[in-house]
Amino acid sequence: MNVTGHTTGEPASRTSRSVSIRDVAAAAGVSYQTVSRVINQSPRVKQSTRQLVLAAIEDLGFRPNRAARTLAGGPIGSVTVLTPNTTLYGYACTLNGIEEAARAAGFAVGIRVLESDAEEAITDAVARAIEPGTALIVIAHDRIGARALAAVPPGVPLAAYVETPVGDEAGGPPRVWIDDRKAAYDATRYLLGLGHTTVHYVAIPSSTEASQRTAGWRMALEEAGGPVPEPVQGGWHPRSGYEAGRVLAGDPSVTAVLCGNDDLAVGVIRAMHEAGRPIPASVSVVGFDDMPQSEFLTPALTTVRLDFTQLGRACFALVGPFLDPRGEPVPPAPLPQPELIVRESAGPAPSR
Amino acid sequence: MNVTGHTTGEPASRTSRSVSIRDVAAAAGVSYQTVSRVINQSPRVKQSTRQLVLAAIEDLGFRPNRAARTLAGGPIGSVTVLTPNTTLYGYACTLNGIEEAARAAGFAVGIRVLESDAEEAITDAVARAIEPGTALIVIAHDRIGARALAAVPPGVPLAAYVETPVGDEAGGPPRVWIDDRKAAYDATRYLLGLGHTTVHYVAIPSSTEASQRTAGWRMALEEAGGPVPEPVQGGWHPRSGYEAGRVLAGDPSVTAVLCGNDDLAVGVIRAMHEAGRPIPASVSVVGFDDMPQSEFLTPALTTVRLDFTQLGRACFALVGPFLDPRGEPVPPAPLPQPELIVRESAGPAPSR
DNA sequence: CTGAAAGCGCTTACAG
DNA sequence: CTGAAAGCGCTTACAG
Repeated sequence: MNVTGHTTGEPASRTSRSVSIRDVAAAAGVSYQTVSRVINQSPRVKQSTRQLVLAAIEDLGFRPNRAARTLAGGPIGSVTVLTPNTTLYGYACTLNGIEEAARAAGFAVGIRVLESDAEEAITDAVARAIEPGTALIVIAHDRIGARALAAVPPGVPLAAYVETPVGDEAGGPPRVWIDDRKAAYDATRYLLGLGHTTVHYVAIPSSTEASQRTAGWRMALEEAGGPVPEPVQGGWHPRSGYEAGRVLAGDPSVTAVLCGNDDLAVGVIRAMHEAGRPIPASVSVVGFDDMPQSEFLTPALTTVRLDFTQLGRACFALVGPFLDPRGEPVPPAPLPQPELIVRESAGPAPSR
Repeated sequence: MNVTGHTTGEPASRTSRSVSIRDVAAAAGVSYQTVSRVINQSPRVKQSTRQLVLAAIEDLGFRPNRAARTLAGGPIGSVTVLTPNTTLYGYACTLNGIEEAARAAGFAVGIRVLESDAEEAITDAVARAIEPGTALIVIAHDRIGARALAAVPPGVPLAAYVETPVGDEAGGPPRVWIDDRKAAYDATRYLLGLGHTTVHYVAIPSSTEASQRTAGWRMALEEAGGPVPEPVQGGWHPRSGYEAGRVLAGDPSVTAVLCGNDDLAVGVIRAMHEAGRPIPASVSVVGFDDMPQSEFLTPALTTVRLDFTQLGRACFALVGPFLDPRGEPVPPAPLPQPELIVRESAGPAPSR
């Protein structure tokens, strides 16, 4: 009952033929090549004839045909985003930032989700994402994204959002990252500073064995000379945080838990609650992301704010050099710095 | 420090010329028209020559050029999604469902966010979203989306996700909706059944003055003969729920609050908590959506589950008739039914 | 500064 | 069942 059908019986109908540069040329009394020059911001057009053409474009409601432009070898006019996910907070915001920047620069954005981690599915997704006239942005912060990034052949206009690289920062495609290591280091130090003997870590999936968030957490622990517990590998969702939390809750020596994202923290907190361990009196929990909900939870979540929208904008800026030099210039975007937001879910270590 | 630059100095480089149907034709020893027939599933090709061509395609790694296909008047090969948002849970899931279904059917998906509600911005967004060879899907569940939908000229291959229509369900573009009215009605009845004298409503933005969720809530209230308080107009985010909650918390007659989404419910619950009104002992709160976090909150959120991913798939299925009849058939997708998930945030009305 | 040419990679008719 | 033609709407050279 909640769907209405088509009113016409014509399948696969096409919009009526739209106005072309020839129509514009005729209206303006010039050749169509001149129209092409005008829409491509060529400087080699007399000011007065430019006005004539512009007026005709306006009158006729002309819009250049993207397919024709691409086919004729025009400049890149779109970006497609290859991502393992569109609904998780960080991915959704990154996509949003890319779309916003792309739209501002006059570019279309395509999206393709990397659903499976089968090798063939990944190479197929990459192959389909590569099209003449479009640049590629890969969200490669986890394993599947990283594998897709690795599968992009050379020569493709490309940028990526990656995990903090370990060493070899030069070479490869242009990319941005958040300083995961420092963020985790800072959050861990904060908890240690609250008097906790050690900090447990529930990790989100990583693109590498040696995740840089894990590295930052470990570094802080080692510096402080505290014990370094085995990190718990979690997924992305609250449920896996909950499962990790149930295990952790049973261990009385656990008094502080750092979580790879806020969703995990929500799950850990729930598990602690069910186990009768009050937050933060018995256990302190810190997340990553600062989702819109986090500040309104009870207890309000102490978390590391990560500005993914800004990161998305920065990512788009990276493909700027590949794009039409005559379009809207793409300003380099400043990269966001992670910021610890102190709220209610972490407190002093319980006295023994 | 967290960005690496380009390694080559060549701006706007293009991928090296890829293999065309002529290359395939040469390799297979046929004319390029025959190759065209093969890739378009034409039945008028001898089985043996089809095999020849297919083998050549495989060998050469041929992929048809989308721009050329579109320009030559081939079938629709992509959908672009026009949406007011990509990061809110419902929108993100709907987009995800569309992308998933589109990918399965072999279609590219584009996305364009309706950022501003200025008339010009909307018509401009619509105009840019309409391109030869692409169908349009408009997420029109709120005012800005509905205005964009209204601005789509006739003749464009189009489908939409809309609010439950009031009466005139026939005519117009094909569209899907969730039964908002019944869902709100059911949730309100549930609260009433718990002994609450009335139920307050904090609404999400709607595409119409007379939102059907509001109508369902009102209908349940009127049926029960209880008082019908003025609905509170909220936004999408927890903060506006929090603000509404602060006002509601001050009114002792408020014992049950229905919220237009889970984010709003999170904000209301926080406000109640701060005002010293325990949930659900003093106030019951019910949300809409059932986000992944909701079941792990404390109290776990009682909410109406809305399957937006399925809705997205159903929405894509609606553009099926416009698409290439020779591609993967797009099966009609069943529409999700809202389902009340009873958890901890609603309980019996407090005794007076 | 402006016009006429050639061609991008395909797809539909149209012939055989 | 298969081939040769014309053209989709643009863009880059090339001429003037």
